Amino acid sequence: MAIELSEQEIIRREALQQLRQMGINPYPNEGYPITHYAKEILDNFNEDTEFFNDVYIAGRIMSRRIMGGASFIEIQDSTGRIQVYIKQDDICPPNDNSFYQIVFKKLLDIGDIVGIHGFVFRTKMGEITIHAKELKLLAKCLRPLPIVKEKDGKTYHAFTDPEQRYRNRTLDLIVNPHVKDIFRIRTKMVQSMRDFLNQKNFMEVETPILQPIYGGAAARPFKTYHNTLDTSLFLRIADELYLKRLIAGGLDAVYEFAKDFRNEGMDRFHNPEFTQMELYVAYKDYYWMMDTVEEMLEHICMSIHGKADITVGENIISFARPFERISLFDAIKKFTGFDISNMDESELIEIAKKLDIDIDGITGKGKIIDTIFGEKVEPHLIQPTFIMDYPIEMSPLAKKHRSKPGLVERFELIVNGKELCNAYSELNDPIDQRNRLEEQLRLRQLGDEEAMILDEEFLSAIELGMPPTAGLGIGIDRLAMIMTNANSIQEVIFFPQMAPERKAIAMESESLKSIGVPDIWIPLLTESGIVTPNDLLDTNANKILNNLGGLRKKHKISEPLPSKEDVENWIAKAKELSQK
RNA sequence: GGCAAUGUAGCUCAGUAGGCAGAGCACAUCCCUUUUAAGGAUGGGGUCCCGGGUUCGAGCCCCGGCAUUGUCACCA
Repeated sequence: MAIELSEQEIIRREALQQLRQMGINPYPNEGYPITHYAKEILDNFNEDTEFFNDVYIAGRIMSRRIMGGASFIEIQDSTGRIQVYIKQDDICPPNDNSFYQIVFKKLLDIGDIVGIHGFVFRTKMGEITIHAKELKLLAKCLRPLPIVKEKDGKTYHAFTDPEQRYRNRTLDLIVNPHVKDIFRIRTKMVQSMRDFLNQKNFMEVETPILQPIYGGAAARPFKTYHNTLDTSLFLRIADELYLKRLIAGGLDAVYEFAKDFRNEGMDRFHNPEFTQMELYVAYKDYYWMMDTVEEMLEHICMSIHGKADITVGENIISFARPFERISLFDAIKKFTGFDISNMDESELIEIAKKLDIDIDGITGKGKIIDTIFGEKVEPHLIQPTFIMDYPIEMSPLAKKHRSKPGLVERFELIVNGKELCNAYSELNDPIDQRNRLEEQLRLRQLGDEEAMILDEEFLSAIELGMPPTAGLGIGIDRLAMIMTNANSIQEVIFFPQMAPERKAIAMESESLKSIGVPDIWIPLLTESGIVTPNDLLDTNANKILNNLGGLRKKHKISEPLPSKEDVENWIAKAKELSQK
């Protein structure tokens, strides 16, 4: 059973048939010999040169202004839009204007993809335009497009509903060309990061996404199942433990662009699957890593924007080196006035109360400190700032600080009020590591769902000896948000996770047939909200008859209504079906 | 999960004492050989999110749902 088509879709399908009847293939097999793109023509056209006397260009029709014997259309290709002038006599053979009058004027629509062969000129209005000598349909578009129009920087009829845009990213990319730019910047960002790392001879590697034990971060995982092995597997929440095993194996510097998966809340900073770049380098410590991060981010910003500063929301953020470095306790002192460096848990709770921070349900020194930081400090750190030296409780994989007891050598980089990087001097003392993971196990037994799991294979690698190592994780999506001035993570992910669409769809109406509903009534039942036999269970025959009656009138169907017995039969069969 | 806003034509949105459901674009028909967000004219298109209630009468008021968005909470 076909989904009901809108009037506009029906018109386009009829046009498709008519094109075929006229011997025009709406979906030709052969390619189109493109020689130019819209942007290069617009940027470089000049009446004095002969560069653009013979151009082939292809793209989507985005607007049409049709007159008797000549028309203007706008073509959008991957680089932008350009106007095309179509003159009847130029695209038709002598004495037969049907290609212009019928094919072009009646059978082509906004959204169709066409190839244009012609020459470039400038109209009286000054618009750089391609004068078409040939127009070829390359692909017919069967759905109407929301048409976005712009004039003088003002946008009319924009396709802006975030839900529609993310659910139908294809359409979003077609009608909102600036969306492409966001993703071009993202790609360029990743490329320049990769170039930077490769130039230093770091080795790009791949490690498992399906892991028997998940680790390397504190988060709830997605769980799946392997049939042949008859075992549970998890989608990775981080690749840290595997990369460190490679370091122990003698690969001195490894990195991975990793899709990680965390089964947690979603908001404008969190998507269930997200991308992280993790980097581990042997014989280095976290000071070295801070230098490297500074150098890398400056390099990336320069290669994308040609300068080290960038506007994000209301702020201008500068990635010019060096970044500010401050310890966690100093930062809290700076922003709250309290020195909490030597406090125990009950004193910290007092401070939290004084600062009017809600710590209900939060226990443990580490988490309280983190909450105070998150509330009172983090949002104020707009310029890139390294926060150093975290309490040991929060960091089971980081090395104890060389001089500050109770702390570890860890830093986070905060940019625009949000964590961007997390890095340590990696813990390589196997005994210490085992103790810390056992402590995590204990927390887990006390109900901390995010405490880490003890991974024997990882520990055995550390026991073989891992050199002193600096490790880094950097959130690629969040960096992309900053680099593109995006307000939400969904803007920088092509296909962000969405709640399933709840609308009932007529696809399943086949099943109504199986309980004896004649074809003619199925669309009407669907329209009244009855899509599957199950929907019939909680209703009664009279109500259905009423609905059908109303819709029958609306759709002017001459077929007599089914009898009440018929409807009762459907319901009876639906009940049978549901009991199977 | 809390709070708030929103839900009307394919798209963007108007719509108030509660009194025939609207505009622009898109679409269709006709006229026009250089238009500029859209040349001109005419026309088709609606479950006003769903279900109850108040009322002679509900897109609008009340109650209950659903969905979406934003925000907070949760999430190193």
